[in-house]
Amino acid sequence: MPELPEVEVTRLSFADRIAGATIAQVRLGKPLRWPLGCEPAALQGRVVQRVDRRGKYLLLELDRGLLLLHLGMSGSLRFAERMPQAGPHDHLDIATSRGVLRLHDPRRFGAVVYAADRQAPAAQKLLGRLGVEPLAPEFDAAALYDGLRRRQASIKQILLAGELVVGVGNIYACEALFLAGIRPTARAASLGRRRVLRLHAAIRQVLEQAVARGGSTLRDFANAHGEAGSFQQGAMVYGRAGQPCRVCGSPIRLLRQGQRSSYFCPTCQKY
DNA sequence: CACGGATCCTGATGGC
DNA sequence: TGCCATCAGGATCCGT
Repeated sequence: MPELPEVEVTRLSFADRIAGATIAQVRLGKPLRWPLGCEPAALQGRVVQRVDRRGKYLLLELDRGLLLLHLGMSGSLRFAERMPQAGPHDHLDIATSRGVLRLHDPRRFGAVVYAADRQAPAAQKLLGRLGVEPLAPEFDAAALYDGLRRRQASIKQILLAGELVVGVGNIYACEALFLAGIRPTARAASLGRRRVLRLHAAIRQVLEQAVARGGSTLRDFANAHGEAGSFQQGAMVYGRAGQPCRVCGSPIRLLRQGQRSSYFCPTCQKY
């Protein structure tokens, strides 16, 4: 489900509400991708100071330590005043003095991991090799070009890998490549400076627009208050196989790259 | 070392 | 209606 825009929309929807809250109790459901890394009871009494984001990770900064939250493919967070009744896919509840933060994740590819600080091994293992934040000033077109120049894999795979730039998942990789006029199968190293410049701008544009529209709700994404996003309605290629390109009318094509669907316009996007 | 594929898990969907 | 195959927003691990 969640790529950078969905994670950021989620963060914006509850960060202010939970800031300053004291953790009363933490309940875990079925196992998630990785173990928590501490006893849930050890978190009682700690204060959530703020909520940050790094790539697709949400960071609950505590007065001592932090919790790294990942939503995987099917995870979503809700923030409620009172403890709602738990369903079979609710695998984490953080009850606080300001309300309850709940992780709902049917597929359980998500995770919650405790780390003493950002430099601790538990945090570095997850965050240590992440690329730059696409919405931050450090996301630089020249650096992107340098990074892509030596990569033999397809540009789509390199974007998804998150080593050069984070947060771009399957939907937004497809959309950004369309905006940039680049085929998802183009070799990363084959892209010239001018096209990388265009890709750089496209990544920023598509992510910013998606955040502004509340993210994409393909099946069930919603922010922490249950409100759906609307970006998917304006998608240029994602999920539109066989439908006419919104620019030129050519039927949108679908192919498989690394077990994922790539959608593209055969006319607007070049190698 | 860089790449591509298999893999974790559950639910929705479509064909028969 | 049921059964089966396929697919889904992610990211790690493993073999080549």
